[in-house]
Amino acid sequence: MGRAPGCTGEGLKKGPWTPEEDQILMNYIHKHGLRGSWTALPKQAGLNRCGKSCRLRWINYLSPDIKRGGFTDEEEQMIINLHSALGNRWSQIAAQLPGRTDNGIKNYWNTHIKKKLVSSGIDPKTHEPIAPNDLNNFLVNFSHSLSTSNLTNLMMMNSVDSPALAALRSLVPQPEPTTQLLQNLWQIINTANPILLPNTIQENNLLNYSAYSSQGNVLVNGTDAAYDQDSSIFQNMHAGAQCSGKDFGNVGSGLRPDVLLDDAVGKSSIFPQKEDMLPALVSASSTDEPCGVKQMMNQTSVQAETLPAASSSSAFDTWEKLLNEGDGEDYFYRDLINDP
DNA sequence: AAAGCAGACAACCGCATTTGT
DNA sequence: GACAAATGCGGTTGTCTGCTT
Repeated sequence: MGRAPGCTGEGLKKGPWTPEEDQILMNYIHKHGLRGSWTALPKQAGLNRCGKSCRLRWINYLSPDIKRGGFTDEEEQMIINLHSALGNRWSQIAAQLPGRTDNGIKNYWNTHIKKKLVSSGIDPKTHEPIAPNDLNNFLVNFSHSLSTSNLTNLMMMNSVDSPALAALRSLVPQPEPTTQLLQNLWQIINTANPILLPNTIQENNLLNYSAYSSQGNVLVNGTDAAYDQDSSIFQNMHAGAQCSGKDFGNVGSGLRPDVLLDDAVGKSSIFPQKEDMLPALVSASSTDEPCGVKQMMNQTSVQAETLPAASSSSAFDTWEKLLNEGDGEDYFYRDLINDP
């Protein structure tokens, strides 16, 4: 494909826009709309800028649709959830946040959220815990990750030597599946901050993912028939994390299996298929190789049909076991989850 | 008060994709 | 189908601002 002529024209102005230039651009667009080509716009408007620069200035700054000011907690949580599913597809993320630009979200991600996640022990690329084998870090980060939820109180009420924490400690060094379950729990909690969603936004399918991500409590509803199917999805996600592909970075974790990309319109669309479906919470391998969403979708659909219900021991079975075992009244996990 | 530093964000660059001929 | 132009996107850089020393 041919390359677009860059903003290399002789004498074209670069750098920050002046208020005068902004006014000229706004006046022109108000008068003529956005029907013409951006390439021709600066010449017609009398701006000594390249079309690309004008387009960027309008889209990212001058457009009246742009929402200014800081991001709300709800928006931030949305960005995190969307990023875990879509990776660095800022334009697709921006499409779900009315008034926000891809550039703005990208900047906010790099300057705020990234650091926040890291300080919470979450890898901003994979949305998975960092160094889960480090017990001290784990406990510190675990506690910190709860700071915005009601679970914090529970944690705080337990002294360092409480049976609950002792139970947690005793579990950490154990091999799979318990260690993985801890990672799962951690990740759930990190996406479990309650979100008060505006009604208008709640109607957006994509936000169902956000709300869905916050439903850590579904884990204890062991009677939900969805679990058996989900276990195969869970396994497929693991398998998905091991394959490679350029198309979808970072989708291996936290990805809701019903996320699809609509090629026809080049936008993401999400079709909620089961209310209490669980995402893949921890990738099976340490590989960073991403995997195509559609590939995983195919695997998921095939196996969901072919695998009999409860065909294998799933993460959810283990969860239930974990929650049911232990007779102490202050058993950590049960308290943690049943008393949010 | 001045220099140094870091955070925030606007803007640019280069590549990919889409569209028109 | 081939080519070129236009547009879109994501990564990176530049600049401004406020804070610290």
